[in-house]
Amino acid sequence: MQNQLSIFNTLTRTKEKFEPIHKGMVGVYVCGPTVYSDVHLGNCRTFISFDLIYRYLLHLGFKVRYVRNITDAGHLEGDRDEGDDKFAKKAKLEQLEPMEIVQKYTLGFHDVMREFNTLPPSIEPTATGHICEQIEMIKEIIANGYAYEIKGTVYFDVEKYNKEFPYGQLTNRKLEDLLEGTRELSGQDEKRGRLDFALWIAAKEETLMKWPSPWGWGFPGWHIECSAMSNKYLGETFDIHGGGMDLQATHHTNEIAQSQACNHKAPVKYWMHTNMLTVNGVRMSKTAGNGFLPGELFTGNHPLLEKGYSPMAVRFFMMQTHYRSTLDFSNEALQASEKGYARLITSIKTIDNLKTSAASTSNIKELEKACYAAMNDDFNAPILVASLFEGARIINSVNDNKETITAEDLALLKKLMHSFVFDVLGLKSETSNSSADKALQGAMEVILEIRKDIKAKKDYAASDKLRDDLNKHNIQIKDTKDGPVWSVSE
RNA sequence: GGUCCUGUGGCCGAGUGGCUAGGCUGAGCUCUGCAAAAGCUCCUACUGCGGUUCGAAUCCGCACGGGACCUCCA
Repeated sequence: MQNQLSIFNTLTRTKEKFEPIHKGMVGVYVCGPTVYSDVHLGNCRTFISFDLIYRYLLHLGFKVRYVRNITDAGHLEGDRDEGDDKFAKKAKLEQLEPMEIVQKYTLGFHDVMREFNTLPPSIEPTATGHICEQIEMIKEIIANGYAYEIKGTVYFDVEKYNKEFPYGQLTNRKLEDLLEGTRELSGQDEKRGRLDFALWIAAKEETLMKWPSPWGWGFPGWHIECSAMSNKYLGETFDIHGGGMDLQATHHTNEIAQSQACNHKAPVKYWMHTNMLTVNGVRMSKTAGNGFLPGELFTGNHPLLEKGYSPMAVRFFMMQTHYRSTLDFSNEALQASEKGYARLITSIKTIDNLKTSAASTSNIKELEKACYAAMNDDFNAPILVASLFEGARIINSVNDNKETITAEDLALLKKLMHSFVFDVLGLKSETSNSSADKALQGAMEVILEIRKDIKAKKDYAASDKLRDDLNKHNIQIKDTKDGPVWSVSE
C-alpha cells in the first residue's frame, strides 16, 4: 500500500482515512443502470468514475469485490408508486416482452462499457434474480415494525423510523424540512405518511411483471433491490457504496433506512457520490432530452457534436475532472483532451527508444510520490494527469538529448507511466493488429523506402508531395533525426 | 419556498492561508532542406464589496451570477 488513501464520505461530508472493515479486502456496491433504454454519456460518467476507483483499489493491492446491479424490475414511471414499471411501459411501446427490453438494453450497456475499457464488476446481480431475497427482507422489516401492508402493497414507515434513526442524514436534512417539500396526501393515497415509500407493490390486472408474495401477486419497489443484493453479496455492513449524486436524496436514503430497519445496523461505511455531466451548464438527463448516446459521440452523428471522438479520448476527458465536480461537455474541451491524450500516449511509446546515462536530470521518485499522493487524496485523477504530463515532458526531453536518465530511473518511469495510464486510468492505446493494419504497415515501409531515394536526390518537391498526399488520407510522416516516422490520425 | 453546492487566465479544469497544477489555444525561439513533432520562453487568473490576518484566490459576512436536490433520471 502506497501510504494512506482517503475518501470523501457523503455521510460526514469530509475526507476520511480509508480503513477497510476486513484488512486487505474491500466490498464495493455501485447502483447500476435501469435497463429500459440506451445509456447516455451522463450514465457512463458515473460508471467510468467508479471504474477508476475500482482500478486504483486493485492497484493498491486490495482484494476487491465489486458489485454493480442491473435494475430490471420495479422502477416505476410515476412518482407516487403508481402505474406500471418502466420496462412494461417500454415493452408496450416496442411491442416486446419486458424481458426482451431488459435483454436488449443490458447487452447495449455492456457493449458501451467495453468500449470505454471499464473492467466488469465481480458480480452483476439483477433485481428479477433476487425476488426471494427482497421478499425476505421486506418480511423482516415488517416484523421489526417499520413497514405496513395495505391491500397487497407494503410501505416503509418513514416517520416511525425517523424517531430512532436520522432518516435524512445522507443529505443533511431534517424530517420536518423533507415533509415541507412533499405534497399533501390526496384522498386516493393509501400510505400513512407523505414520505412513506413502497417496498412491495400490488400487481394490477394488466401488470406484466409480477411475482407471488405473502401479500399477493406484485413486484418489488425500486429501492429494496439494492438493499437486498448488497446485503447478500457484501454483508450487512460493507465498505463503499457509490452511485450518482441524483440517487443520494431518495434512493440511497431509503436504502439506508431499509437496511437499518432490517439488520439493526448501518449498511455502509463510506458513501461516495459522483457528480453530473452537464451540457451547456445543464445536467444531462433522459428527461431533459439533452443527452446523447455513446454511439453518437463516437461517430459525431448528433447536432451538438462537431465531429466524432474516440472512446479513449472521451475517457481521458473525464479523467481530467475530479469525480465530485460537474463536468461540462463542449466540443472545444473534448478536442483539447483528444490532443493532450495523443501526446501522452505518444510519449509512452517513446520510452522504449530512450538512451540511459550515468545520472538523471529529473527526480523520478518524486514524480512517483506525486502520482500516489494525487490518487490517495480522494482519487484526484486531474492531479495525477498533471504529473503524468510531467513524465511525458521528461521522456520527450531525454529523447531530444536535452535531459538524461539512469537505467534504474528509466525502468521506474516506464513502470510508473504504464501502471498509471493503462492500469489505473484505464486508458489503452487505440491501435489494432488487424491484417489490414499489417498490410498498411508493409505498404508504408515500401513508400518510405522510395521516398528516401527521392530525398537522396534532393527532389524535395516530389517528397513533399508524397507527404502531403498521404496526409490527405490521415497518414502523417514526420522526418526525425533518426529517420521518418509515420502515424495514422483519427 | 426549503436544503445545499458553486463562480479561477482565450477555453477546459486542479488547488493550498504566504512557496505562481496541468491540458488545449495564441506569440516567439531552438532543431530541421521544408513541414511536422519535441523542448524552451512569454500571455501569470482567481465574480464584486466589506471583514479577520503580518499576509487571502484560499477563512467569515453581504451582494450578484450559475447549478443540484426536494418528483423518475448515473
